[in-house]
Amino acid sequence: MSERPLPRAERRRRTEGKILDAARVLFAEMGFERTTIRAVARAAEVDPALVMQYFGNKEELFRKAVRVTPVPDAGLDADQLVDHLLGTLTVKMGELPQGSLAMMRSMLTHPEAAASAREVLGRQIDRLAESIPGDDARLRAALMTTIMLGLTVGHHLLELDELRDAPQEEIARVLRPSLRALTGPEVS
Amino acid sequence: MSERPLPRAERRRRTEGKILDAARVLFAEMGFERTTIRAVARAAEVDPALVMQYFGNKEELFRKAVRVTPVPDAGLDADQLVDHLLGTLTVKMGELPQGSLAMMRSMLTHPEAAASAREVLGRQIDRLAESIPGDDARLRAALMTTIMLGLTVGHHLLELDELRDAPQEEIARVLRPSLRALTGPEVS
DNA sequence: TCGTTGAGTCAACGCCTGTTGAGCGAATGG
DNA sequence: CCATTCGCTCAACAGGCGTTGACTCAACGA
Repeated sequence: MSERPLPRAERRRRTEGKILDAARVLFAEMGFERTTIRAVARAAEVDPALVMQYFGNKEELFRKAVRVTPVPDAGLDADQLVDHLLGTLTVKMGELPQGSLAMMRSMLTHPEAAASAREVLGRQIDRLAESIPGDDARLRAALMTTIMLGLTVGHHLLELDELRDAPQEEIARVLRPSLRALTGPEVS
Repeated sequence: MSERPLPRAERRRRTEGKILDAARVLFAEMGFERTTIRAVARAAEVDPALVMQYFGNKEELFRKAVRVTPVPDAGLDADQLVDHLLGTLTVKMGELPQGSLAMMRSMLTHPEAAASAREVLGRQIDRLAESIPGDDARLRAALMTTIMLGLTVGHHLLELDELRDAPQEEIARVLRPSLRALTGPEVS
């Protein structure tokens, strides 16, 4: 029962964190529209008005809550970027960051989330295209990206049984040839 | 200017059609939450109350409007189902039925649309799995399905530049090896 | 010690939503 | 021809939403 007064700055930091955590969870579960400021406040054990005071409006709260982790490293050569994609897959399966989930959950119905998704995916396409030879490098990169997109949507957002039941290593193993087939123009 | 009185049954049929068409377009564009009954009524040039009178409530309007085209034929053998998938792709690119688009637009944020999507995808997985040999047939079928899902999401819902600019035949050509790689256990 | 700051609460506002019930007027059918 | 059906409109309701401003009270700093 140590009721130390707790300095103001620290208190503010913690409250903001609680609100952001609650918002992330709810946005990831319900999407932007179905998530109410009141529900976020309730989950964070805080008054709804305080959420406004901290973030101004719902859009801004969403923006701050879903800050997606930037696309990491670049400049991989040839086919090992398949391993890289499948690597992020392994990471994703375990604990796809809640913020990214929240963003993806709303990307089809919230304009700003859609723009954010396009930007993130576009960056990944750019990065992949650099490592792929041929005229249609961008198309191949885009298809690799949409494959991973579909996998993430099916797995984490729609929670299809077949994907939920399969261990991530097996998914990676079975999917690898499909990605490898896109790393370069094999025939033509 | 033939102002024929127009029989009641016919009149009813047309009005219902106008409302459903408007609803499909708006649901497909904005998703369930952002589409208001009032907006549907305005687009259909009708009173909002009439929409209620015809469909009871918004959920029911959505249900009737997005009636997804049932998964067609079955029992394809071996690898020509890839061609079938890529064939539906060709169809989809041209004029993916507005109802399916509406359903997919809301599948991440509307519970019933999510259930509907799971059902449709599940049926496709079942159907594909029948034509694939091996223990992991279901996983392979699921991955083929998510690949097409990701493509549709990226192309029609997020409208990624790389996919919008590419002619459908080229997408099919480049993607075919990735799907073929999933039609059977080649190595192990 | 005491005025000031600022975190947090409370009650309310205005708006928009889905939804309803009363009513109008034209097509219907006996 | 007339009573009835029924497609359709109008005005309004209740409820939930994001958002606001006044207020409380404990931490702060001089």
